[in-house]
Amino acid sequence: MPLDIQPLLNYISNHVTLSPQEEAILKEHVSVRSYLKGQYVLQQGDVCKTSSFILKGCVKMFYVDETGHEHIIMLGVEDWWTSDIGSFINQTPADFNIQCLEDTHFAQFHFDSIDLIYERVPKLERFFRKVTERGLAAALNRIIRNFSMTAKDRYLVFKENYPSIEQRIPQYLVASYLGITKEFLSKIKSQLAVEE
Amino acid sequence: MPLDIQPLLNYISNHVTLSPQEEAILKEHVSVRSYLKGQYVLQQGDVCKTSSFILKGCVKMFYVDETGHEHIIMLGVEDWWTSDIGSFINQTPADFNIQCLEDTHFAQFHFDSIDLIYERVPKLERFFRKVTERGLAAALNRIIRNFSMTAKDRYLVFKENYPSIEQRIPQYLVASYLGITKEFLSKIKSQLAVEE
DNA sequence: CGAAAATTTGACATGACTCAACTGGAGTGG
DNA sequence: CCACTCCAGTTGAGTCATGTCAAATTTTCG
Repeated sequence: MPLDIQPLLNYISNHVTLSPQEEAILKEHVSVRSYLKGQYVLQQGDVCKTSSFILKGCVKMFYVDETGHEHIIMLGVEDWWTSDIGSFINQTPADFNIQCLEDTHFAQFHFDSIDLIYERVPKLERFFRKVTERGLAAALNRIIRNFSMTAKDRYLVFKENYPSIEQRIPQYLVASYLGITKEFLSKIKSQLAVEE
Repeated sequence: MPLDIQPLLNYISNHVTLSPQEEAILKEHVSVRSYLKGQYVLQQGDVCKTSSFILKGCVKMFYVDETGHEHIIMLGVEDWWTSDIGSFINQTPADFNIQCLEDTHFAQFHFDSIDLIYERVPKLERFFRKVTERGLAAALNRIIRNFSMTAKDRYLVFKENYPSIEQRIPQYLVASYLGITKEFLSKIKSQLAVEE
């Protein structure tokens, strides 16, 4: 019994309404794929071939700099998209890695068939346009937060945006997402505890 | 003699090829508008009604935080798009201001007619999808640079990405774009001068 | 030329990092 | 059920990148 893509269909229906025929075409072109905890969906330097919707599980997208430090760009859980979009659209080597933090199931769109999907189901092109617009708005807000807020405040915002993710992933990943060291996050938390 | 939108048509033709009829529809729905240096295209708190392509001129998009400090999210020159995309797509109050740094001419798409444009010219929906995808990729790269690079290196990258813009805008705006103070940028520059 | 705006410089303050040591669970295997 | 290890998290001392503030200097432009 294969995992079904119902969560993806629900998600799509928030943005566009597909006819049964369109849904059938969609299903032809989406593949469900599972990865184990620790597995890489994408490695820096490889070309990103898929745009992946997370049906179940949790991933990190991160960049490793010249000094070997990891920087988390995105943490993804259920109903999030993950791909190195720059690598995907240009089919150039990826800047980022994507790795599973839990056993994770994806619904994947492949670069080789994505233009065909857009041709056959223009509503899906609309859907991806909207998803990308939201992603861009979120990224700009993140840039602003990094510029205008202290690490402590960014942590508080993070807890609102990702409620309960702290129970799923280790703290040093949260620190990396916030752009700070694990030691400093630890100090922030102990300071917040005192303030209670 | 109104300004014409040829730069926009050229830009669009890099992504999609419009028929003469499609181009005619486009022209019906685009309005050209000019602003003087210093004028606001959008103010924080207002709803962003337009997505604007810069035909000629230069703008800054910025956020003013609670302490009154300006943070520049984007500097736009010819052939760039500018809008508070979050405000535009949801028609909610804008987080950002957009202000002209020179007398500036725009080709503007209005929220009220954008869906109609997408219906009548699906190629333009494709065009905006692609533009947004590129914008998202650029925003993610900026996030990474802010995390992994020192201010000095970000400045060097900036000079590559925006060649010649330093002749058009004051240095304190560059500093704000880089997320540092004008004083610190000044120190970086004098240090770079010594290294020669 | 003169005034306002932009830039530079210096002294000092601070948020955040580094490194190293330590604590405390969660396996694992005997 | 204990001993061992491993990994995440904590804590502290010292350091560095960058910020703040104030004064001096240069540039721009009416």
